[in-house]
Amino acid sequence: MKYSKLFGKTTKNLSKDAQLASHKLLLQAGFIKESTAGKYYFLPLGWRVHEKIKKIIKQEMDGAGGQEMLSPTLHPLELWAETNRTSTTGFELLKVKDRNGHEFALGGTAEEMFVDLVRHMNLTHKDLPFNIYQFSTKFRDELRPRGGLLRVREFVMKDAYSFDRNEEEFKKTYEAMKKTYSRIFERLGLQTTIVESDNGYIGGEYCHEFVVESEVGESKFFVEKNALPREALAEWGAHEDVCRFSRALSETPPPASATPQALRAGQSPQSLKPLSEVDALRGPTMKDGEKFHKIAPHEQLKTVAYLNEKNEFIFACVRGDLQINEVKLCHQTSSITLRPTTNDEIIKQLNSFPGFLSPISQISPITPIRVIADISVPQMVNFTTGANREHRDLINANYERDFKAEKVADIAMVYEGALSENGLPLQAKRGIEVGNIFQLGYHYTNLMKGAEFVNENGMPQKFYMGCYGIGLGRTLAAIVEKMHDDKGILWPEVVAPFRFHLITLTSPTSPNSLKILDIAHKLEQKLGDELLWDDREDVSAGVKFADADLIGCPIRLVISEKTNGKIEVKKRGEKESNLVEVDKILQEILK
RNA sequence: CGGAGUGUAGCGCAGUUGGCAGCGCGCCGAGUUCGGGACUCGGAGGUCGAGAGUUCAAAUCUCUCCACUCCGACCA
Repeated sequence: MKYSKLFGKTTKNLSKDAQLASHKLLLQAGFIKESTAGKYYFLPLGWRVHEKIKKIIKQEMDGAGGQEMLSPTLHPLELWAETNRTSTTGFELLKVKDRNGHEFALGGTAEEMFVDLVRHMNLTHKDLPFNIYQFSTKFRDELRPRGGLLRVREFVMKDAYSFDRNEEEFKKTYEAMKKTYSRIFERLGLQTTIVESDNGYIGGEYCHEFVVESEVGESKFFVEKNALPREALAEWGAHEDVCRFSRALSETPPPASATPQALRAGQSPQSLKPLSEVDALRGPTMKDGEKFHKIAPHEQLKTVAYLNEKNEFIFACVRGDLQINEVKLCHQTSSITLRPTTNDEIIKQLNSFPGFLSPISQISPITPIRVIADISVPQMVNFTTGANREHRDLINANYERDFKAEKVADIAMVYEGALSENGLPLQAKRGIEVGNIFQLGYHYTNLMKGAEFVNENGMPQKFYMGCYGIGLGRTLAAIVEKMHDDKGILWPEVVAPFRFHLITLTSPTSPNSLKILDIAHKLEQKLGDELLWDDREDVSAGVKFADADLIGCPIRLVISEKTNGKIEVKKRGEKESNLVEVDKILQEILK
């Protein structure tokens, strides 16, 4: 490919909107061009990389027994209604109507489509297990696209769907996909952490994200400091919204005999003091309570009232030094959305008072309240809480004796330095989520009628499912984010737009000009599709070198008056170059 | 969707008592240069985001709409 003919050139003029390295470099080097917010053209250079990434994913997916296919982009809305995902918050479906007024969703993910396909294929146990996948454009009506290719409204995703006979069989599939993903990212030159994560609107019981650690990433996750690797192929981590952690008081622990745990373990009834109500002329915050009662944060109970989409009131209780994780709370209460109640609702509907909420005294019997207690709560002894009246508190409250929750569960927010369940300190990290694998189980096959195969006994049996996604554009951006320097991109060989970047330096008036061009043509012939030849005659050498660094092909070749019939070879990212005979290069390369 | 902000040439911007549409970079042409983003001369390029209003006169004042950016909640 001659650079002079290449559609999409490098530019010195960069929009100030591009902040991230990957965004800047991809725009500047002519890989992508923005259309409107969150929608990008892939220019020839960018598309070459995109397709090379695709090729690697395909090779690995096929190697793991996957079969590529393609589903329609317009999904009949009835299918999404079948799984109740037309109303789910999370992402807004983009909808279109055809001339008959029939509504379709522009696919943002394709579980329903694949289940619908499979249930109409009349399958038996002999056909299972199988894994089918596609590369297709996905639409997400993101409220706020950002970061160049990192978060867009339209992108190509590889999405795979596995169908197994049962859970045991699925577990093997899941592990195989986990390994396949690790291998894919490894081949792409990306080191990933496998992070236990929240499944959001997808459904299912567990899932893992593949995260490339990066400051600019939007995924927040936790890892154990100094942990031994749990996976052969990658580090282990947990997303903030699913990360479990010990509730032991880590900072300046009191003597063992006096810790709440020790007291609870002893269960000596004497240690539990009688509950009593006291005046509390204090403000509404936890801090106010600490000051007024002269107690530590962890000696208070924090109660936050929420309202879910079914208009159920939920009291979330945690130890005073902890925060509530609303995603965890959603899961524990089977809510789709939660919002904190307003002061007005607390007073009028809950018959309580802001800042003095409590799960203990019986409030208005008209309003049923679901109380969820964090696992930290039963460990607390003789704690202080509000009394559901202004300026009244309860002291020496104890779980079980004074109140019981509908459920004791993990609903607290993990924090940097908290101890993992293995007793190791947790460290917060950020990363770019490039891939995701989900256990779906019977989630979709329960919701969609007839998602069954005929088992060995001739009886219908539901499919056990999983799904697996990789965002290609985001992966591409992650590569650039990890592999660049101040001059430009450093593409790994396997995904570089071209393996070789040839620069010819000569002027038409030079006596050696023809000879130089002759060598260049020879290289062009042999290297064919993997050579980008900067053949421009009207720009200075400096411009060509700068552009070569910016575009970032792994191997730079220079032929000039100075190379004297040979070729200068330099690897991107290295300083030293070698003069090599033309034939020797061709031999080595063609090997 | 909540909060903040911006729309003038491809990009970055200037443009106030309302009175000829500007600068820098980039782009095109000619010439001089020619191994790390050269120089000279010449040139092209605008529905001033859109619509309506006020006015003799609107990039500038008023209203409505649209687009985009940043901060928050969500995802590959």
